[in-house]
Amino acid sequence: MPELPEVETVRRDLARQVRGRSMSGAEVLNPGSLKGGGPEDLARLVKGRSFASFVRRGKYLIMMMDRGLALVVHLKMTGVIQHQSPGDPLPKAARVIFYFRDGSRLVFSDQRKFGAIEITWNPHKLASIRKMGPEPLGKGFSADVLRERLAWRKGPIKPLLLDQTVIAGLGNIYASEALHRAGILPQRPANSLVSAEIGKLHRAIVRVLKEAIAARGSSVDTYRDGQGKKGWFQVKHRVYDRQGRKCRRCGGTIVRDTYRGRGTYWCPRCQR
DNA sequence: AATCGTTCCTGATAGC
DNA sequence: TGCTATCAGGAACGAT
Repeated sequence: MPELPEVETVRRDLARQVRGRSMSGAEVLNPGSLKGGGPEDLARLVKGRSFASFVRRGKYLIMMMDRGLALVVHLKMTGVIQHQSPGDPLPKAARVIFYFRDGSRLVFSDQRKFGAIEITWNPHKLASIRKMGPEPLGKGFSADVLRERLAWRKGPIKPLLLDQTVIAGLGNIYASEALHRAGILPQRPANSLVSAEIGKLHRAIVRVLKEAIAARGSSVDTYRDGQGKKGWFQVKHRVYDRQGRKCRRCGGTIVRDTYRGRGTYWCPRCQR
């Protein structure tokens, strides 16, 4: 599932590969994958335009075109966005296709149809983006900021890390991985974390995200980068999808539990 | 305001 | 073998 490191990898790939290429049109194969307008609006609006810049906010990819128009993409569970050369086979779950004048194309595919592309003139005014918490790799994110945002919260820390209004970009993989690195149990009430633990958690979040970006993301399911290739951070996971296996830090056995409909992984020996 | 359950979707897998 | 039931999960939404 694409989280911050995966979306960031795609953002960097697309900035390098498709920035400046002029479009001739677009095709919508699944109407539900498009918001903010119909298929004919998309084709008309992108014709003659090109992508000017690619911005990431949390797990959103904002594709800025020239003359102010933007496409806001959320990949959700199984979304993939990739640049293809003429003759490349179209992905089975292709939903929206952008055609460039040079014959190449940008394809949004999405097996489970949870993801979508929204056409908008004001991407930063979208409610879900406006409500979003701090960027964990941004300048404004510090241990103090994290402490402040968790101070009054009584609920368990794990679901709070998944709440995009608390902190942007973490999903099930990196929330579990960060908690393991920080030595904190997912079930711990947020307001029970002492200052030193918040500090550890802050460092763990920043480190795991940076390492995952360096490894081009985790391909546990359908995630692919902007060239359609897999990332390799999944081989470095310490808890996610490792239930029954040995903890790489203490040798304990990794546990999995379903909690509010989300798989949660942890080491009962070195997470307290 | 915070928190919880439900919903969307479909390929993979388990069970019979 | 082939069928059906269950599961995975981000986030919007409604209920409490």
